[in-house]
Amino acid sequence: MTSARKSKGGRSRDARGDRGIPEATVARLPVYLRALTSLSDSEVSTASSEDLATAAGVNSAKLRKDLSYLGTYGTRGVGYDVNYLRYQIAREIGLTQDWSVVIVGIGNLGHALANYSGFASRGFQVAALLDSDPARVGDRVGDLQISSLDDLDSIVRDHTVAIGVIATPAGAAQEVCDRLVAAGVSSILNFAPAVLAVPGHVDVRKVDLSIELQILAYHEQRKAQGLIGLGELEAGAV
Amino acid sequence: MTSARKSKGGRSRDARGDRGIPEATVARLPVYLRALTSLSDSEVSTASSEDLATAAGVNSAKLRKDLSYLGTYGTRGVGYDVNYLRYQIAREIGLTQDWSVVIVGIGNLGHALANYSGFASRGFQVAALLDSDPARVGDRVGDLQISSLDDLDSIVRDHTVAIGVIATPAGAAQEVCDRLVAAGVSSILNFAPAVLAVPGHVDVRKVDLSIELQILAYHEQRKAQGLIGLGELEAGAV
DNA sequence: AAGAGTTTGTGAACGCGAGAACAAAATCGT
DNA sequence: ACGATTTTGTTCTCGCGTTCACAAACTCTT
Ligand SMILES: NC(=O)c1ccc[n+]([C@@H]2O[C@H](COP(=O)([O-])OP(=O)(O)OC[C@H]3O[C@@H](n4cnc5c(N)ncnc54)[C@H](O)[C@@H]3O)[C@@H](O)[C@H]2O)c1
Ligand SMILES: NC(=O)c1ccc[n+]([C@@H]2O[C@H](COP(=O)([O-])OP(=O)(O)OC[C@H]3O[C@@H](n4cnc5c(N)ncnc54)[C@H](O)[C@@H]3O)[C@@H](O)[C@H]2O)c1
Repeated sequence: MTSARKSKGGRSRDARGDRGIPEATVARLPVYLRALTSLSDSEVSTASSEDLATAAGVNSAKLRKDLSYLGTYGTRGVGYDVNYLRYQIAREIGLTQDWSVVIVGIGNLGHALANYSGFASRGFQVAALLDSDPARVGDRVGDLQISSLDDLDSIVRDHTVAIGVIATPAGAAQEVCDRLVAAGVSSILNFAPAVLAVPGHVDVRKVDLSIELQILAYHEQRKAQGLIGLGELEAGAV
Repeated sequence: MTSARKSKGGRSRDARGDRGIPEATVARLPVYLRALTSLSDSEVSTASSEDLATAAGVNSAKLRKDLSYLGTYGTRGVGYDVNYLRYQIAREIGLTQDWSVVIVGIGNLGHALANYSGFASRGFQVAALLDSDPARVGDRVGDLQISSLDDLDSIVRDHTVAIGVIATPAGAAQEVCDRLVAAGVSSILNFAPAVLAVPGHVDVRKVDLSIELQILAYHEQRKAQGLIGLGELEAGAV
């Protein structure tokens, strides 16, 4: 079907000239990548969209459509070559290169992040740990030493850091964010419960534990109310 | 408009019989709550949708629509009473009651979570810390002692725990999840990079650091490619 | 070589959420 | 009392994302 329309001379990249992958798809690609890595570790060389979808916890039609944005890497009647697809997704996400990140705010959470091995294994190098507390500067965490926030500019320059992680208290988050942006960081992962204002070219993602808990609480409450409602209904109807 | 259609005899709750609030709205209510708390702390008693929207980092039309799902708590020409609205949102989310949570897997991340004060301040009580490692059981963390996983059933029963947090390695996540569900937990917050299978009545939310980083990396890569593309274009055209 | 069986890639239908726009309702000033 | 002003609550439209369904493309068997 597509092969008929696909212009011979064109690049392998299909009709989508803007190269833009839907945001919802981008958010799932890492999940697929993880599923593929797991399959690869189990010596599975080929997998159908159904297999992959199960491993990733999604619907197979959605998975196929998601993959179709990257290109046509499957074989009809067969499935996907696990390692080939894995490489293609990794390339698309940008994991064929290493990324340097800095973590700002080395308290409870910052320590956990600094000690987390899952970073490096996925191509993210922690270039530096930063804190404003003079009492903390110089402490070793893992095999890094905590630096002063004043060294931010030179660290970002020397390591070409594009990604910053904020793990400071909420009150300091905006100021830290501003300094990161001024230093040249253009992607920020924010753990502080604060709304950050940034220039248009900077991406911010937030991870907010208490929001997650509150969402769960809302649904719990609804479940409980449902039970009460059911009870009343039974009592009234029966 | 609606007032004409709104049946006089009906409850204050508008036409939406199912009481269901859109998921996207539910996810924003905690953000509004935080903004309102912050305003309240600054002794602001009334705020317009525009003020609130700015504080919450959203569009004011969206905020008004979100609030309209809860009821009509604003006053036209005036705005919203900060404390009143705050209470209404808290009630809707289910924060007028306290929730007990257990944390399973007290390693790097588990320690950070256990020491986090932001839980209690928002109505979430940590009922217990659990770990399978005998060497860790009995250790104090904050003002709790780490319990054995074997005590899960009795802890959940005694504290009516509805929410469980998983901070174990990915390999143990599904097993821990199963035990939580078997013990009666019906909401799970999962930090392990694993897809969890649960019965239909159980809610799962995941927090996945490396997925967030990968999404940022994708956009970083696109920004960089855009610059290269621009450079080529300039070089060719000029 | 041809037919049966599998599985992909995608067109089409649908539902949800975002945002613009505006009428209704309140306050304020005269 | 009444018009001007402010701000909410809601309607309408549009775009995105999900899902279904199926033709096309591939393999395997006979
Ligand atoms: N600990 C958790 O499990 C957890 C969970 C969810 C969210 N959070 C959020 O993450 C953030 C950090 O939490 P935490 O428990 O690690 O707090 P913490 O108080 O233990 O650590 C904060 C660290 O930030 C440093 N800091 C303060 N101001 C700074 C500044 N201007 N520049 C650089 N560093 C600065 C402090 O010196 C300290 O080391 C908070 O916003 C918290 O709400 C934490
Ligand atoms: N540390 C981080 O910053 C970070 C960030 C993102 C995600 N994560 C994820 O969070 C999880 C925990 O990370 P961590 O760094 O704290 O790991 P960790 O190894 O420091 O801690 C894991 C803890 O879980 C316990 N455990 C293992 N199996 C268990 C079981 N079956 N039942 C109960 N407890 C069990 C271990 O005894 C240990 O105490 C991992 O899945 C990790 O990928 C961690």
